[in-house]
Amino acid sequence: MGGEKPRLRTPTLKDIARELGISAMAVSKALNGKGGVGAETLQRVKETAERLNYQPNAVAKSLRLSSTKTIGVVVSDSSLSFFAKVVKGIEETASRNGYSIILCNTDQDCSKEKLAIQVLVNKRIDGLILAASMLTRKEDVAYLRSFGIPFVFLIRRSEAEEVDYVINDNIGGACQMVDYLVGSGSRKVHFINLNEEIPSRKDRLSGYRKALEENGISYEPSLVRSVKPTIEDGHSAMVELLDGKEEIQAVFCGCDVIGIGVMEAILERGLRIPQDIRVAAYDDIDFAAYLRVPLTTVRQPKFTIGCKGTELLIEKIRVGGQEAKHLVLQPELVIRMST
Amino acid sequence: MGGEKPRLRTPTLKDIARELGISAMAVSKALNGKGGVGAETLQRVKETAERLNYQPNAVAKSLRLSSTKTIGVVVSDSSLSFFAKVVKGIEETASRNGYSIILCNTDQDCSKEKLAIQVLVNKRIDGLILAASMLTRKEDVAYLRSFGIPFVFLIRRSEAEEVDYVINDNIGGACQMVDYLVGSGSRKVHFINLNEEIPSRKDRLSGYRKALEENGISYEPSLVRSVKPTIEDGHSAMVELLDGKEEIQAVFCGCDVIGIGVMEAILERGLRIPQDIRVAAYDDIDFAAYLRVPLTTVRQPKFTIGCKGTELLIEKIRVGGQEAKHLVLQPELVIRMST
DNA sequence: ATGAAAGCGCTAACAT
DNA sequence: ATGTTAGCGCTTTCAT
Repeated sequence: MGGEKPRLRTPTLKDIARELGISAMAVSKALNGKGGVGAETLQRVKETAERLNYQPNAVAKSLRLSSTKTIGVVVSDSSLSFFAKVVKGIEETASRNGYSIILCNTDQDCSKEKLAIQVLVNKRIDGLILAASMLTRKEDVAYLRSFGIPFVFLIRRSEAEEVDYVINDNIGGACQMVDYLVGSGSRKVHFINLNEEIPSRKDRLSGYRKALEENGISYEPSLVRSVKPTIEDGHSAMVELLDGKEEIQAVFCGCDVIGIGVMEAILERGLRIPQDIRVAAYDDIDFAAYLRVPLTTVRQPKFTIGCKGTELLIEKIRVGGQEAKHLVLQPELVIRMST
Repeated sequence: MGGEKPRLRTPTLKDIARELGISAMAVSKALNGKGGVGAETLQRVKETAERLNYQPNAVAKSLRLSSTKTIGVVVSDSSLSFFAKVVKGIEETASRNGYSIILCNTDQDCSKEKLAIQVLVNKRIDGLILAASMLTRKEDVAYLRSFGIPFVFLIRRSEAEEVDYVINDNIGGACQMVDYLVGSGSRKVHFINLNEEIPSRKDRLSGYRKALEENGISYEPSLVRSVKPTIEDGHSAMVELLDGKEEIQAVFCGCDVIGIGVMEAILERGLRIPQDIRVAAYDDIDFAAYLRVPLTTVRQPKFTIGCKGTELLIEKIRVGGQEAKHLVLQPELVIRMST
């Protein structure tokens, strides 16, 4: 596969066997504790393996057993605080169960994602985790299934019903937050939501509307807009809002990153948070408590989503084709100074 | 290797060959564009591969060619903003060069790190990246070498001279910052440094001392302390300082996370930053610009460290045994409101 | 308790 | 241009 530097050959089972004048098979059994090998042989094998610094070749093992004990993890951007936590949960759970993870970034690029999956499939991963995948449509699921490898969606769910996923309750989370905002005095809540690329936006909007409805407030589409989840876009959206003539009481942001931009824009105008405008967001990323104004937000169980998703996948790898499981974890309201 | 669910067999070269009544070898050549195969055959092979959804088995390829096109990445905690950026740089560079990465976390636990490396070696990674490794002593390097796999240190360098690494200039960065603090009016600079677990602390201390010296200020050990790089520890260290009778003009923190805790402690007392106390730190993590007080800090080129380290490793994998390279990247002073 | 044979899927080397 | 042989390192199966 292109290894240009021929390295010193690593000892194999055969080497140990030859050294001891026994068969490779006996060594294999001894080293794997399968039994069927005498106590004395076992002892000698172990000693020799140690002495030669024998390292079992997992590649050969994988080929033989068609299982690599490796999970593919495809994520949009592992360097974002949010996903970094999810990945940590995945890695920890995988490792605890004897699996390694191969990490790939897609940068929200569908063809990059397909390419990554291709590579992973070629490397014969035992299962695949898709965190905030772009392949959520029904036809994408057919594509994913074509590889015959179990997979689980995280954060974003697939449109196809029969697919496993672990997400947080976006409707519930948004609803709780808006309900809190309204209940604590802001009858008028602007919503700077995530943009079209991010499917969760729909559920968060539903939650927003649900909360309004429950509070007998009519939904006003003009209060809602959507932007990319960046500080800059949050900032400029808020600037626009501030430049308009509409009164602004409270702003609910589709994610914390947008919230940061929004707060900056407000503070730049010399307005106060929360006295003049209240700000709330979604995710509870690291440092949300230490921002310009500590941010009220909906905490997604990021690490737990990674853990649960991995457990689910490993179960699928081991047991195989049961029906699809859907885990919807409950987020938690975190009230800080910004409201 | 324990795959319990027998999956449908995936087509192999032989299947394609049988389908076309030719040899597996011909198919291999055709699919790999090695030439030595007729135009018509080539066409038919490609069609059939497509039709059968053939996925080359990289495991078999790896066994045959003893190269996995996979790099092991061992990092203390990939979920920390800082390391997440480094890992992104690694992943991006690796992927661009046709490598995948297996990611392992060590949580600063030496035995966990050794275990991770063991697994990676068994999986026959082509090279190893150690980001903030615990295995920096000379005897550790012997251990690492015993596997016969090229490796590169990132962030932290090894004590052994003949080992490749990519770091930032901790001495220079700290020196610049302290020089700036002194030059802009704070003759007395407290230093809340990183604790013993983190070797970079030494260089940052050297930089601190160097700057003082250059400014004709005598080094006062009582102004220096060290804490774990957490918000809590930064906070309590600062509380102690504030409770003391010593005058405090400026605090230089060993990293941004400590800086966050320090700022919290100062603000809790009703003191102002920077009017009453100036705060500076090291790293420039995400959101450092959006904290309670935008943080003046030394920007480490995190992403670039990942990229350069990976390029270096890949070069070693390809070319092999040249002499060790040491890359010391220049950090950048980022002046914000906290000073 | 131990071993021999076979084969996982692939390709380098050597025929034809 | 194409095919044959052999083997990467391992384990399952079936002998002994």
